[in-house]
Amino acid sequence: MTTTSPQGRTELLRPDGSPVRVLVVDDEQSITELLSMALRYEGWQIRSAGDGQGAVQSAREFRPDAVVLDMMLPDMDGLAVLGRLRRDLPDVPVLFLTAKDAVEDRIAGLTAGGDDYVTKPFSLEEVVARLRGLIRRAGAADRRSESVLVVGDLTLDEDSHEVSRGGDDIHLTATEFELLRFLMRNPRRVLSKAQILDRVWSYDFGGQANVVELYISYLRRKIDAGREPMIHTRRGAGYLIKPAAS
Amino acid sequence: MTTTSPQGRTELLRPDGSPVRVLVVDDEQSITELLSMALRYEGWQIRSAGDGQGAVQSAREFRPDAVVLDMMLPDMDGLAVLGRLRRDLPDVPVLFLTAKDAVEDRIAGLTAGGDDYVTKPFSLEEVVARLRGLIRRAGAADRRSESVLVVGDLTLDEDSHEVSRGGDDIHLTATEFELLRFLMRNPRRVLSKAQILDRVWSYDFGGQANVVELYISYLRRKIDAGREPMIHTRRGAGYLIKPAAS
DNA sequence: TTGGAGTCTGTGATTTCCCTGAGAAACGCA
DNA sequence: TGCGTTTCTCAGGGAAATCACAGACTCCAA
Repeated sequence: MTTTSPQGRTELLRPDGSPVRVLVVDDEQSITELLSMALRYEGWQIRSAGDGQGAVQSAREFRPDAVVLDMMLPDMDGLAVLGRLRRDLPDVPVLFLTAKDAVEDRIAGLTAGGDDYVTKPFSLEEVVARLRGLIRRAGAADRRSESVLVVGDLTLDEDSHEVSRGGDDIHLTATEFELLRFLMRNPRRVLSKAQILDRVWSYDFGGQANVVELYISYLRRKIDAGREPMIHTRRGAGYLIKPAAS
Repeated sequence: MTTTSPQGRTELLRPDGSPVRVLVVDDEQSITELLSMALRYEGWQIRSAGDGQGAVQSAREFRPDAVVLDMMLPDMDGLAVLGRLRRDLPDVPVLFLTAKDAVEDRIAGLTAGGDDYVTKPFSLEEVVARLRGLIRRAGAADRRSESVLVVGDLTLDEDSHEVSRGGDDIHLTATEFELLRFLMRNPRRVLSKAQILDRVWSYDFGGQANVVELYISYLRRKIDAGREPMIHTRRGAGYLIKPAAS
């Protein structure tokens, strides 16, 4: 099921209308806090654990609809945690967090069952998007929930990564795509450059804040070029996207 | 019966509309877990057993539509298990798992009755495809439902392994065929290299991720050569297949 | 009208990612 | 056993994407 909040954001809900529950497992507290905040912002109910023991325990009580699981935990191997989780909750989808430089064969098999993974350092938008995908496909949320975002005559398909405006296909790079997705998931709402940087770029990004300006300018060239603009600047505040007509 | 899920994937169902039931029997827990995950993702109901005793027991209660049976079990010979299974469920199709170097003729005799086998280490796509075939032919699923995948003017016959585009027959190697099947079972959907590796290559493959790139390049030569391309790269995300027209 | 803060965008360096040729090793079949 | 086929590794080339930098531009207030 989906509902639309007063701010115009679309939320995933469980079939009975209650909020989606997600368990976050990582031993670095800064990571669990970062994730908890971002996922609560999605309207989800979050519980977190710092080790394998706690994860298994929490899963049993909390019965989450999805789990975010770091593969490097102090007390147990990630796969062992997975096995224990699956004993209690056979169908729960899992989003694995792995280190970028981890040996590739440790990653093997993680997507086999419909699970998914992201590498550290990740961007919050990426984690949220993949979690939404997992929850959608696992059927914890109503099956009807679409993978297509629409604002005015602009559409973005999260499965095929296709974007089009007024019927014309638009090719976007990975970063442009993530930025546009963030804007379109928050239509008619001003997003500050800091917010955008926090959500779309990975958490260890150390560069200049004006990459946001740069990528907004790229997007405008591709999306607004020669048309009624949809991306607007609120000087001193940030950017927002809205249908061209209004 | 088949239904098409919102993601566009086609699911097998039983004549009464309930999910297909599969019993998985293997003494290695990592194998039963891997298979359970992958088969659940097909929308099937899974039960697993770790030895012959448990298998017979589970089959009696669970009444599966198909069984995946490792030939090397700790307590009983594979043939003995098969005999006992057949006493309770005379018509249930069985997919045997055998070691690579197993005596081939013993297996060959078994498959005469409409059963099938795969050798370890297997790829998940192969197991799923063969199970689908068994279930389809056994009539547990409603129809002689399609064994032909179609995307645009490209067709792939899962029974005969014939592939053609626009009427021209195309010869593919085994790996190319599996890769194309996976793509065509998920049309218009970006599949990451990790996902492809996990499904199409066998679970113990420890090689470089760029075999995927390599085989995509082989497929392009055979399928897209001199035509409107159907296989597309989404840089930094993966690959997808879609009809040439759109 | 002017100055400054904030924003936009052209240029190019760097990095990342993807493609493909060549050849080694493994396989399958006669 | 020997030969053709298939699978896979390795490495080079090239294209695309990312980002820093800097100068141009815009808006607003004094």
